Amino acid sequence: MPKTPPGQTRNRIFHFVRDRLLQGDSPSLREVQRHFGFRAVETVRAHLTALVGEGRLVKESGRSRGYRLPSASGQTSSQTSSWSPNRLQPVPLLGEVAAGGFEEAIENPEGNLPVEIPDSRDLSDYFALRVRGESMSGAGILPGDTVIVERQGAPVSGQIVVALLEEEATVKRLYLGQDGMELRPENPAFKTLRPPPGSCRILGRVVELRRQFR
Amino acid sequence: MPKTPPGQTRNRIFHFVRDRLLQGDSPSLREVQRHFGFRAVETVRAHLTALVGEGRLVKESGRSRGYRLPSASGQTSSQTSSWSPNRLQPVPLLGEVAAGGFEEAIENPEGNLPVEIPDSRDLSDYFALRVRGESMSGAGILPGDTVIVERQGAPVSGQIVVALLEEEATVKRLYLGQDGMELRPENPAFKTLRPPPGSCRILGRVVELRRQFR
DNA sequence: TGACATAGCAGACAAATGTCTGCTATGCTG
DNA sequence: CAGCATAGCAGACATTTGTCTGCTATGTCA
Repeated sequence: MPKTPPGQTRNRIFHFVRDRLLQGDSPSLREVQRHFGFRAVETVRAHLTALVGEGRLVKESGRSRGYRLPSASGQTSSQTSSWSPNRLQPVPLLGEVAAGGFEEAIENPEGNLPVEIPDSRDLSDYFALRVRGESMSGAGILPGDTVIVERQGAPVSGQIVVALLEEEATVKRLYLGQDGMELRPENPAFKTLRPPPGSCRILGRVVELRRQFR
Repeated sequence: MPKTPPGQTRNRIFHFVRDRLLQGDSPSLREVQRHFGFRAVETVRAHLTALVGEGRLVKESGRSRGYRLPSASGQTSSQTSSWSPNRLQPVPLLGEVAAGGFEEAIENPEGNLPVEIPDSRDLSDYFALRVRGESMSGAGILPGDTVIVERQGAPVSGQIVVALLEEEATVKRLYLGQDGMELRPENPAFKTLRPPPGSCRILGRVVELRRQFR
């Protein structure tokens, strides 16, 4: 096998491995070897090890087919062996949510939505909901949009939340004052709700919005 | 290990494997074994083989970690309820896009976004872009949002598109009239653009919008 | 009751895959 | 030139992973 200019083969190997990883299929060393026609596995391993050193790839040791892409979120710097604390999980998409029937609704979702959630969180902390009504259109949340909701313990003032009140789930911005909780729409045509304590349950905060154009 | 009712363990195994596969990480038999606390690998293999027999999984033989989710076309079995002819693919998220440098920008994405795209389409038909500016806020597209763009041949009037003009990519609604193309913002503070022919390139149409709340 | 299907275990084995050590060759640089 | 870094090869070896054969136990149903 002829020698190639420094970095060139390495780059081609990176692209090959990256494309395979993007298809969700981590190649083995020998698969890469075969693709490039190397006569030694070690050649591939040397390149991949170098790519890991450069931070262009990441390796989970002790596993076969353990090479991964350093994950997307956040980093800009070069020498990061940066590890993303996120994972992709199928989050249940709920249809109609009537009060009480909430837990049951999660058991029978309309479908699932692949969502990146922090490693520190459990899958069951999340669900997705389709938005009905115009009450949040001032915040760019339109009817038909899908919101991904993180269930949380303590409600925080100022966050956009999903509240269960009067037999229905609604999206509003939450404010906590000394005279109780306010659920503010973000549309002048709607008015602020001040549910009496106990009549309203905050299901969680909206962490992501998705809209499909068809 | 106590015996469980027929089908129950099998179902739990299926869900575990499916979730791992959706994360793009095919588990080995022994990983499944450890997770469920089985004392024999064979137990897992029996279940997975059965799942393949039921058509709930597919196996690439001769490879380690070769179990996959059945893909769109197959689909003969009955009990699989709703099926989406989509697959999950990491779509490159572009940072700044200057004219000309577009193809290069795709080679060096800021990151990747898991997006469901139709099986009939190629991964390279898609990219994602961060929205800058308020010009589409009337359509609920705000600065900081991420749009997922499908590259297409013929521009269609009325669609929201990404256009490359004056060294920058912008999101607008496209209208085609007899006196040329119009790029209309959806915000009264901005005015409609009528780029002279040749000075503007339509990169594709917006098919999805995502927004993160932090 | 006995045949049958399913769940599960045990351990050996083989194939796929990653790791190591030592080697050759080429180009760059002080 | 010597030293050094990089590309590549060879082959042994260890680990991970999948496969096989035979076994026990439990429930269903004729």
